[in-house]
Amino acid sequence: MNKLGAVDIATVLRREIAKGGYQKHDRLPSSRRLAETYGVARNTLREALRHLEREGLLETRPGSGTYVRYQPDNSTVPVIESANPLELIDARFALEPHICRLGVLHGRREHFQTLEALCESMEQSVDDPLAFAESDTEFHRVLASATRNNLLIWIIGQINAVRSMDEWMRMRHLTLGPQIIAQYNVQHRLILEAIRAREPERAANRMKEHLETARLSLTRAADT
Amino acid sequence: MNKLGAVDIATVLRREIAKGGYQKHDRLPSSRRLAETYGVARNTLREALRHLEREGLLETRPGSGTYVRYQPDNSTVPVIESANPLELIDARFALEPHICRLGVLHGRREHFQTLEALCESMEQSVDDPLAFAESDTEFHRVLASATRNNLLIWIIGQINAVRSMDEWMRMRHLTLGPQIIAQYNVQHRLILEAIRAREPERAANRMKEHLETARLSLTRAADT
DNA sequence: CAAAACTGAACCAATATTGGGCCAATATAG
DNA sequence: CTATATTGGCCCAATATTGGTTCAGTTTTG
Repeated sequence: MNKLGAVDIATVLRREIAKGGYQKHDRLPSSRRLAETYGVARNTLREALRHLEREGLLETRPGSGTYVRYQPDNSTVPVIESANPLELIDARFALEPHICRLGVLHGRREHFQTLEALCESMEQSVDDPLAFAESDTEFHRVLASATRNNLLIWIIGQINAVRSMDEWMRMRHLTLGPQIIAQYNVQHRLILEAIRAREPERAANRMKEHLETARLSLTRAADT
Repeated sequence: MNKLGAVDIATVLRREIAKGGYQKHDRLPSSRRLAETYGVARNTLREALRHLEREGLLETRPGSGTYVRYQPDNSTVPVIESANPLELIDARFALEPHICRLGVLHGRREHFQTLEALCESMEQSVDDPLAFAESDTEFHRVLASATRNNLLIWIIGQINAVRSMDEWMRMRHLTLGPQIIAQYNVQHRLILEAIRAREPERAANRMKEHLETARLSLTRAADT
């Protein structure tokens, strides 16, 4: 694990405050206690607090404590950033099967060609989780494009932009082994096939299976 | 698997930064640690960092660390404002049936009580399209809350923001006659009933019927 | 084969962190 | 009100960590 420095502590606390873990006028735990909980010397922690104070997030009153002096703006801190992987899978469960149906109805040849190319790209990335993940995201994005519904395209874009940091990243690395990737590839193929055959319900069902697989490997990874 | 070189590492890190895995002012792990995690010599990794520094993505302070000096442009906003009513119905078609299912699974008594109250409110607004529309929007919002999935709640919130746009408002006045409202009320009741009976599929199907009705009255209005 | 790239190790200077002690301001208990 | 505990503020010397640099040996590439 990374050795924590003042800057790191500062960012952790900054995000905690932004997320609402510490709210306005709350008093933070004492510097000594915070130092202990983050496993860091008090001086280091004080350096972190000094950063946040310069940024105007905190106000420190000697002898009393340090207080949160910031109200997270709900419009600039989208909930979307704090979404967890399981919420995300549920959201995709709601959206993507129907996106498949609409893709069958409104998709054009160029969409299907792009999806085909992405399938091939993913099949060549069995041993490269990073490249696979990228193509996978793109696959679902193009699928949304096939609906030609700007609202849905936008929503999927937002969902793909979920970058809920550590948790999600760790999950990804844990879950994307070669055999999982291989399974995903088969499922992507089946979905694309059903769409090209213009069978909306079959495409939707295969998407459901795909997402069920994804959820399973997520929960399995979470048990680790 | 391919041996990784400096350029590859640079690419990986560049994507990681663009994706937001490392955000502005974050400190990267130390060169030694990064070298280890990517399975590469420290010199190679430093070469990669040098590339990214030349590109202006990073700033390195000897003795301290290397820091991200780049904020990905995240301003993909106003598409949602140009959504038309039919796109919107399709999006709701994707989302709301599954929201019903999740509402059955995760909804609590207070959600159902609120929905109950909203039904009553709507039933007393048969002759007041404006009041009805307001409660109707709220009904679907609370339904989303019942999933207790913040991502879905957020998405529905965004969609409701679209519903309040001009074009939609005009449509509303065209479509919302007393007998349509009455029909909606019946359907809302049926949906709520199925959810309370903990029957996810029935609830989802009734929602589909409801949305189908809404789509019909929309297209009829568009023909006028 | 030869050039280029990567490796692994050592060493350096700059900076950060540590752990300790002590102080003054504030809060709390009696 | 007073005694005591807790809080942040500050300083210091020892130590750890970080990026910067060099170089001989190995691997990969063309």
